[in-house]
Amino acid sequence: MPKPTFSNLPAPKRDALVEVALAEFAEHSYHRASLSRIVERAGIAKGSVYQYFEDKLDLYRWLLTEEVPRRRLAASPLRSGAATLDLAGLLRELVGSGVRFLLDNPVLAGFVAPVTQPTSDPQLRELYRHVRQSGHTRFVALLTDLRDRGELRDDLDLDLVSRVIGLVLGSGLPELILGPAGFGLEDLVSHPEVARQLEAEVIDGIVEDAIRVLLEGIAPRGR
Amino acid sequence: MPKPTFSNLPAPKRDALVEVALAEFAEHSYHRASLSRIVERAGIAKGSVYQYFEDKLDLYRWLLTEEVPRRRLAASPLRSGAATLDLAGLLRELVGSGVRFLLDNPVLAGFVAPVTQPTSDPQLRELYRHVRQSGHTRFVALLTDLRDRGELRDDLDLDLVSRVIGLVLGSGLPELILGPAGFGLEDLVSHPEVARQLEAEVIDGIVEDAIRVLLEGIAPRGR
Amino acid sequence: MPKPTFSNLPAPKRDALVEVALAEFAEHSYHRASLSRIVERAGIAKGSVYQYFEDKLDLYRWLLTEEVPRRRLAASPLRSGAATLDLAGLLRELVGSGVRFLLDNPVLAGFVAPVTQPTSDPQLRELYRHVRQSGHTRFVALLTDLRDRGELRDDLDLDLVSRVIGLVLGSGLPELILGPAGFGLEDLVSHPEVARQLEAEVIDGIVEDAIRVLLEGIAPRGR
Amino acid sequence: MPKPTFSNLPAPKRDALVEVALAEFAEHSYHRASLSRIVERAGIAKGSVYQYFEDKLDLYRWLLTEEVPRRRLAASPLRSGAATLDLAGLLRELVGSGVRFLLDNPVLAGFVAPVTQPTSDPQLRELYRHVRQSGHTRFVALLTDLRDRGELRDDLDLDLVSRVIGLVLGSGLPELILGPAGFGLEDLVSHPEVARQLEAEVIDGIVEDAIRVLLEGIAPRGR
DNA sequence: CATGAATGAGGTTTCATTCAT
DNA sequence: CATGAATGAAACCTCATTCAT
Repeated sequence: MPKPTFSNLPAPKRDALVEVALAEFAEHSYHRASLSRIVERAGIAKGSVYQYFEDKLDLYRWLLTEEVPRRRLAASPLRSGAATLDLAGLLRELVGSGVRFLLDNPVLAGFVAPVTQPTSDPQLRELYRHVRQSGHTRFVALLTDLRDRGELRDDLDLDLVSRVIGLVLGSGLPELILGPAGFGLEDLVSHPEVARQLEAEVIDGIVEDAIRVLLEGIAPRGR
Repeated sequence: MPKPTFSNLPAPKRDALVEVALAEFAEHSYHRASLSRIVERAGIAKGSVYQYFEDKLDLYRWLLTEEVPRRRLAASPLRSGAATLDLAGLLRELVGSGVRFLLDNPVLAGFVAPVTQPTSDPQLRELYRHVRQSGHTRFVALLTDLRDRGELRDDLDLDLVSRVIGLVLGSGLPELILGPAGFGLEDLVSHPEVARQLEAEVIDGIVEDAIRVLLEGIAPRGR
Repeated sequence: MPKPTFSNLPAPKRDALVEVALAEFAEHSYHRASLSRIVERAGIAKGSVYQYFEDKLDLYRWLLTEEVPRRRLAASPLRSGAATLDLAGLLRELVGSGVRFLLDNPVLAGFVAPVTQPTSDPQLRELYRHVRQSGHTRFVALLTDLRDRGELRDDLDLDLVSRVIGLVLGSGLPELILGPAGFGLEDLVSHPEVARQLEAEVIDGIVEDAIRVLLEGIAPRGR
Repeated sequence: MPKPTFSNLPAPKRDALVEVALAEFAEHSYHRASLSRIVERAGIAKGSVYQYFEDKLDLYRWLLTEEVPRRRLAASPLRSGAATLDLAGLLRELVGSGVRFLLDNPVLAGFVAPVTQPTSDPQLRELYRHVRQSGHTRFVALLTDLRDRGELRDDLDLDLVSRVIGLVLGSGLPELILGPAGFGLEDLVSHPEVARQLEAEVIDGIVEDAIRVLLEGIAPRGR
């Protein structure tokens, strides 16, 4: 966790560092990201980072567990209360906010992407596991509520459903949205302007289809 | 691509190098993987690698595009001809062979996992895109055939369906199988014996549920 | 030498700084000792140290030349006037007070130990030389008086004798006392409770033997 | 321990590195010594050191436990067999060879000096303890033999006697020889030419006196 | 063709000191 | 007078690649 030094930083300087660090980690994965590049881009002294954070991991952890969730929540809150939504509405809400967030904050999307990846570093592994776990737990609760309200098939393991939805509409969303256009998340991170090349209708079509698949499956009806 | 010197290598030496390289890249991601460790583990000279391959990337590329597909095909061919299968059968075949491959060859599974990840390295990016693309294209052809035979809803974009299935039963499979047990793919890579802790019935249950979700969706029937 | 600001410091704050600095230098040698750690442990601002002292060396020098001698004198004054003691009595007095000081103030003992060591830092070198010199000079005077009173062989160079006694009963004392028990001075510094493991009789035996060696030598009598 | 790479090094290059490293560690103490300076002085690449040794400590340990003892033995073997010497002869042999070694190899003397010092680094601590221990053990054996032959008072603890002699004629020798001339070991290390300023007779006098003190003590005879 | 030593850029981190508040 | 953030040099170490043998 950051040292008090960091909170006391003048906002512009603090924001500059955060922005630069997010971009660096979004572009380069934890171990390839370079503190030297970060301080150079941010225009601060190398030693200063160690006034604000314990070490490189401390900075990364804070970004991943505090700053990014904060921004994500600020950017894409569930608009209507989840309790009043039906299943289709919830999915639409979820995926809609996910798409918006992805296109508006490609850097953040790129930043969190590695969380689902294996890593040999034990500390990263633990960190990633924690992040995945907390998201998963929250989502299972949501699904439980839905099922209790009859909005969900009751013959499915919610743990599995949560993982499947997470894969499709969570970590897989960039692939679904960008894949057909021939892009990858990394293109969006380094050239955010490609977002403009994506036509709204196409995206809406993808979203609708994805939701339909999740809701009704891919088998023909009436069999 | 490997130089001729590589093909001329005595099989044991060649295999040792391949095995060790696969393991190293499975454990450490391309950039973190160390040629020094590879040659040390394989018991060959560091310079030799450069007799066989252009550079680190050339070795990695060959493994990813040639060796791994070869092994995957050898290990888990589609048993019956795909042409005679119905949708459920195909999915069962796919996911069954995927699970078997995952548990029997955790190293290879770990090796290919990063393919779905963003990367700032332009050469890796291109490589990953190529790998994803070729898998995707082949699968879309399979789905087209299925749809023509009426096994698939005909109101869905097959490109999307392919990606969804890829996310759930392809790159997401380790998460579905290992996640509930609290493991990650990295645990399987470094301690293959954890595979034995997974009970067959549990796995079968997960597989069945996942297939059911894909086939019929998560919405209650009759709405 | 400390600036006036230091003398004006409230006693508790001043003492905290002194205590912590002594411990840090006792544990880490001048160059490895860290001002950051000192101010952290002492709970004062880093800049403040530079209000009290010119720099790191100034603090260290003051501790070594003023504070430690003051404490040593306070803790272990020669009980009887030296002028009335015979040789054996003087040695016993010396070594007795030395042992007591060592066991009661391991931190101070650790603090002064490096004084006998070579160092490449010219300022430290000069400082250490000065400290050694002043102790040596005082001791030679003592020995001169003893010899004049016939308590000492008169065919020996007192300069040499002083150095030998200094080596054995001064800087070497920790080695003589702790060595047989398998400890080093650093153990005493970091875990003062080991002092309790040393039995008084064992220590007395060592002291007696050491004094006997110095007084009578190691050669068999009557040769 | 050094890697094979190091033994295979062409002698001049190897020797250059060894010499430079010894000098650096003699001048700067383990932690202050700088690998950057060493490679610069030796004219080799920084990475090369890590071809030869595991790390800084590995280099230092090899110098301390292998190279220095080898040189010391080569430079100052016990001339006559120790078994035929009487006590005075043994001491004269010991201290004579010690003095010669000190003046001929001030760098080595400076290199080993810190071994008797406390240090907070656990690895160094262990290393130093080992070095001291092995010297001590060998010397106690020598003394035991002497006592059995009646050359030594039999009412003394040989462990203690060994430590006292070690303090006076071992680690203390530089102080005895250089102290009266106003020098320290560090002067000898950085300006070996000061050895020439020391007159042979003066040194011989010191040696004789020191031996006499050890043999017969400082108390007047016949008391 | 095999070898493995040599290279030096680049990585993270610690440190004493300065100086604006 | 107290504070503590800012600084940047310097520390050890790893790495992919080259090239003489």
